[in-house]
Order: sequence, then structure tokens, then C-alpha cells
Amino acid sequence: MSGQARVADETRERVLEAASALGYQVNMLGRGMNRQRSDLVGIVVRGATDPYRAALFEALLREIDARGLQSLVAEVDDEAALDRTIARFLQYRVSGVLVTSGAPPIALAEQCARLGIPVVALNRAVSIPGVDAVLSDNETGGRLAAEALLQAGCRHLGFLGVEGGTYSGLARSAAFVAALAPALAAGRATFRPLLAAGPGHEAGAAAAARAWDAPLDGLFCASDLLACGFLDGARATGRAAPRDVSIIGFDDVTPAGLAPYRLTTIRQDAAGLAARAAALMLERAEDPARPAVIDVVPVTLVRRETVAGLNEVT
Amino acid sequence: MSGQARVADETRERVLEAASALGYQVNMLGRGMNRQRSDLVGIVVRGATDPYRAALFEALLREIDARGLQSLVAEVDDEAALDRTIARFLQYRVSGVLVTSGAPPIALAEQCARLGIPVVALNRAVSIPGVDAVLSDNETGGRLAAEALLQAGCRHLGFLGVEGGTYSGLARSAAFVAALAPALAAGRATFRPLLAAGPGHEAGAAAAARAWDAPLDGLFCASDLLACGFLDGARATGRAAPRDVSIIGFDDVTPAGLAPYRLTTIRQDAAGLAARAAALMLERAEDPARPAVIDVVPVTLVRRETVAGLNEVT
DNA sequence: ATGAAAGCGCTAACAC
DNA sequence: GTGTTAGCGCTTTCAT
Repeated sequence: MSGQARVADETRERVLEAASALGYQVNMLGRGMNRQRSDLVGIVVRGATDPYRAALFEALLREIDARGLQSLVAEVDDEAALDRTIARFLQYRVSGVLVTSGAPPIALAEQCARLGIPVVALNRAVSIPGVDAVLSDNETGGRLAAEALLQAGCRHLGFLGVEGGTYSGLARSAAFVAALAPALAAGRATFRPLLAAGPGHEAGAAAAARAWDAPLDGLFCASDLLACGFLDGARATGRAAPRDVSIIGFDDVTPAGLAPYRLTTIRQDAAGLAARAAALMLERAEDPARPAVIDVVPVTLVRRETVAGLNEVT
Repeated sequence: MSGQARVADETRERVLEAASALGYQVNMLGRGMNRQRSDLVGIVVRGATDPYRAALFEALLREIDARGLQSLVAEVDDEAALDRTIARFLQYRVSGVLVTSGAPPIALAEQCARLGIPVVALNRAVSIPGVDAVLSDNETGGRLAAEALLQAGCRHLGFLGVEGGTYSGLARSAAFVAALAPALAAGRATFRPLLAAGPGHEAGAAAAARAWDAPLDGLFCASDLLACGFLDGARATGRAAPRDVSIIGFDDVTPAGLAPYRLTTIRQDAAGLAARAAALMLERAEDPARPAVIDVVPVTLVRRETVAGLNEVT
């Protein structure tokens, strides 16, 4: 059944025929047992309901499937659950683990590395030797947002992030401010950070309610969810985009493109991330001793109506 | 390791301690091999990006995990892929298969049944002996929608479904019309079906563009996605809900509750569906010969602004 | 080109 | 209460 046996073609054909006639299915448990590894890949997801996460998750499933592997998945709420989950994956002798949530606890990651099991983190900074990572180009994303807002004539810029801060949010914010630096230094612009209490629409809307105590005409948001929430919150105060404030989100999730929002945003390439993650996983499986790799996947600016004057191609 | 061995407590403790000190992890492949079954449950999903599907999917993951089982998942595009997928699941000797997409091909389902592997279909009509199903109460959903629209004073009703029709859509439509029957017979109302070219927002919006050639003041949609699309499409023609037309959706997905839509809808209980599905699966595992069960999970009317005059509790 | 045998890690059954 | 053994289904290796 392994496809590697040295038998006459005719014999092979006869046995395969018989097998299919009998409805025989290889027992992957037995194969895995014998080969000391399974074709199983563990995927750790968190908040799979969030539209961007769902898209990334789906891309991972497709990618795994396309490579003839089988996904083992676990949704995880907190770090403790992550521990249990990875341990469980280990019990199934997965040939790799893809983590889309939280930084993998160092101990577990090291254990995986020691066992020769590749771990790849998605959209997370990790500095664990032997753990690869693939992330969207937050730097370019932040810069594109800054350039677009400046080009649209905004002078009072803000960044809406989540209280406490996520890795991605911080990276985007830092890149945004860095790209703004010359304008700030020249006194051609101001910048202030805004904080939402959570990552969701509600929190974005709440932030919009109290955003007007100082001038604000250009806002870059850590995610589309926050941006759409802010937009709705702003509308509740009678404001509109881009009339009163230009807004740029991040992710390019489906709802952001729909009629009520038409949000200008930075698109993440979920399929690209997934493909790179799978590739890194397999490469490390071949060469476990290789130094850790951090792969950056390009992002693109999607021009829509929440920023004025962007329709000409730059 | 099985937890069933008859040993002195002290001995057990010592070996467990040693095991954890060594970082030992049971090999579930070996256990599965020996026990002739694994703790693996196969989940078949389709279109996991759709917000309702994503919610159901997440509920299933949680449910499986809560019961100490491990999810094996595959996203599936077409019926052929379903075939391959279920075959693959069989190879891993899953102890059950949960299908959220398409009717499981009879042949495969029968093969599972013969192998004693429970198959549960979610939100699908199945009439395969030995295959259980759990679905939302589309009948009550349709009736609640009809009652709400009539109570709101609508006289020219419509149902927006998807061309070709899905099982759920047809069931909802039929129940809606059935509940309308008395009013129709008495000449107090009219009804007409509307067809969207696809299941998504775009298709709903397109349907709204050509909905006004005949009177329409109350619309029940097969899904929230369609309803929101229709709403946006209607707005593009200068119409609004509930001013010009009352609208009720189905699913209660997150975006439907947000400011731009505030859609009155029928809420499906994803967690309830997942819990029942898991329960049915385990029950059948115990008694494979049991006749097929179809479990119906209650739905509730969520009153929001797209239907007027509903805020008093009925 | 084929057959035979060993062994992957585990657990249930049986002997002590 | 504990030690031993057989065997789950598979693949790889060695012998024919």
C-alpha cells in the first residue's frame, strides 16, 4: 500500500483492484505507528469566528489538504489550553504544528523542536530557536497607510489600537508613526494614539464616541473590525468618512468591502501566508537543525471610499 | 496509561511522576491501533468563511474538545472532494463524522454505517438509514417570520431564496408560506418568491435592484447574508427598512446586528446544534443499530429595527 | 519477484 | 498487586 513495494505491475494492479473491490482502506494509524510519524498536521486557532482569522484558517486547511496531509485542529481560548492542545497534538505524533494564536509557550515549542516536530507561528513574533514564523508585512502596511493619508491631505493623524496591544497592532502602529516622522518633524502633521477596549466592532464604536476632543482627520486602525466599528461610532455622532475623517483599516475582510463601509484597507494575503507556513514546516521537517526563519508576506493597499482622492493609481 | 490498570496507588503515582519527568506522551496511534478505534472525530466543513458556518464550526470544535475528543477537519468544495475526505477520515479510524456540508453521499454513509462509524448531518435533510441529523427548527423560524411581518402590518410579502435552492432555504420558505396561508386565503396578503443568483451579499443586493416591479412591503430572507445584501441593494434605490419594506433574516450572524443593519432575524443556536450532534454521535456509537434520529433545535426571533412595531414582547 | 518475519507503542488478558 | 505476553495493521528488511 505504501506505493514503494517492488512488485510486478500486473501483481500491483491485481491487488489494488481487489482492495478497492473489498472497500479496503489503509489504516493510517498502523502506518503512522510503523513509520514513526503521521501525516497529521496540528492547527491551533483562536477566535475562528473573526472574519480575518476564519479566512486564514480556511487557507491553512486548503493548503494542508493540497499537500496530501490531514489537519488536526483545536480552538484555544487561553495559554493554558494551548499547552494541553499542543501536548495532545504530540500524542498523535503530528508532523508539524501551525499556530495562529498567541505565542507558543517556549517550553512546549522547545519540546517540539527536540522531538523534531516543526512549529510555525503565523502573524506572531517569536524568538524561539527552531521555531519559524511567517507574518504579513506590517511595516509596509503601516507605511502605505501613512502615505495614503498624507496624500489625501490629512494633517491630524491617529492610530486606533487595542488596549494592551497585540503584536501585529504594535508593529503596524510603529511603522505608521515611522513613516509619518518626516511630516511630524516638519510640523505638517500631528499624531496621537487612540485605544479601544477590545478588538471588536463594539470597542471601535466606543472609541469613536470619545475621539473628538482633539482634531482628527486621518485614522489608521489595527484591524478592519475596529475600523468598521469606529466608522459606525463616528456616524452616530453625525460624522462621515471621508468627509470628516479618512479611515484605513487592515485585513480586507469581506464586510469591510460592502456598501455600508467601503473601507480603504491593507489587504493581507491569507493564502500566501498559509502557503509559506506549510512550506516552512516541510522544509524544517527535512532539516530540523536549520536556523529559525521569519518569512514576510507582502500586503497591498485596497483603495475604497473612506479615503478621498486615492483613485488615481500611484 | 489507560487509567484502567489495577495497580497500587503508590505505584501508579510513581510511574506517572516518572512519565511526566521524562516528558513522556502516550502514543495515541498505538492506543488507537490496539483499541481498534481512535479518539478522532472527523468534521467536514464547507465555506468556513461564511459567518454562520464559521460559528457552527467553532461550536463543533469546542464541543468535540470538551468531550475529550480530537477534531480532524477537512474543508470540502464539491461532492467529489467529500468522497475523498470521508475516505481519508476512515483511514484514520475516526469514531464519528460530522458533516456540515452537502448531503453525505449515500454510498459513503452506508460504508460508515457498516463499519460502525456514526455519521451525523448538520442542517441537512438526510434519509439514509443509520445516519442521524440535527437541524434548526426551520418550520418555527418560517412561522415566526410570517407572524412578525403580518403583525407589523405587511400585506405584500416575499421570500428571498437562492436560485436552485438549498434544503434549509426551501424548508424556511415552505414554513413561511404555510403560516401565511390563512391571510393569503382571506385576501389580506399577497406572496411572491424572489430569487438571488447566489448565497452571498452581492446576490442579495442584485435581487433588491429588481424587486420593485410589484408591491413588496415585507420580506423574509433565507439568510442574514442575503438580507443584508438586499438591504444595501434597497438603499441604493433610495429605499429603507422598515420604512418601505420590513425585512427578516435568518442566522443572527454578528454583522447583522451591527449599526448599519440592525436586522430582525431568526437566531440559530449553533452551540445547541453542536451539542446535539455530538450527543447523537456518541449515542449511535453505543448502539449502532438504533433507527435514525432527526433532532430539531429551537430557534428564536431576534427583534431589531428592520421590522416596525415589534418591540413589545409577544 | 515474492514470501516471511520483525517491530513500531500500546493495552487487554492471563499467569503468577 | 504485579509481570508477561499477544496482537492490533502496517512497512521495512532479509531470505529465498
